Amino acid sequence: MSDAVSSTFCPAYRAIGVLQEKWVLHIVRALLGGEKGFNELARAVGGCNSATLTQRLESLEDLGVIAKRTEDGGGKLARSVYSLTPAGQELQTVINAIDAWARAHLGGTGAPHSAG
Amino acid sequence: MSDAVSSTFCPAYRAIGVLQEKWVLHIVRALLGGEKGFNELARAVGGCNSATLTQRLESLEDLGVIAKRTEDGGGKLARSVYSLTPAGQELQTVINAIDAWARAHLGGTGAPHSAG
DNA sequence: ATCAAGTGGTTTGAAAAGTCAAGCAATATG
DNA sequence: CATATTGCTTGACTTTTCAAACCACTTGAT
Repeated sequence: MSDAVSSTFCPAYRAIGVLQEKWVLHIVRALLGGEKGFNELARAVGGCNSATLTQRLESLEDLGVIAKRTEDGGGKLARSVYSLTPAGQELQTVINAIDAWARAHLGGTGAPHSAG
Repeated sequence: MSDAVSSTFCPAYRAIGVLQEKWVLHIVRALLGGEKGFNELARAVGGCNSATLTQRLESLEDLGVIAKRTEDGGGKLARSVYSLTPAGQELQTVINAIDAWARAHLGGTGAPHSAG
């Protein structure tokens, strides 16, 4: 066998490869709350710098997860608006699962380690 | 508010911070199929090198997601066995969500092989 | 026009993170 | 001894991310 696991061809394996990229999940989560402009999104994501954000946005757009729209605003400032595609919106289930797990095991309190 | 986002205190935000680390989701997914030794796990994950794997395993263990057990083997080679804790096993829902999304949106893009 | 602030990005040099190839210690086979 | 497997560390190297400055443009106040 050439590959150790056939998981290499598994859609889930590829999806993980996409979603594990730094900031990707944060970006999707931020966009789940409605479409946003570049700087607005950067603030919502919290901590990601413009260079990385630009790159992630391109990847995600290329992947068909988010859509970029240039809002003319009637001859005024051209605002770039980023929003989730239907495919991206379905990532809500993933975010929900993470959120549920986080509430159960990471707790909402300030103390990170508390197994009890 | 002094912070850009109060999401910093949100469990989901922290969970994303953990799960987006490279190989973490792959490791969990591999372990979901049963406990594994170090090299065995490395092969199952596919592509992660020992140094990174060791580091991830430590983080995950510290987080209470996986457990490390040293199998004596009855005087033979002491095998280190990694397995999911109850908290780690509940990550199955996250993997399931990713898998479902992947099948729906990544299933037909790129690779011709689909095992589903 | 100037100052101050906000929009959407690009560029740069440095630090952080991840990767690769190799080696170590131990066990087993030949 | 040579080879192979187990688990894991080390050092050199590459890729990714970062912070901050900068560009082009608009809006508001002066």
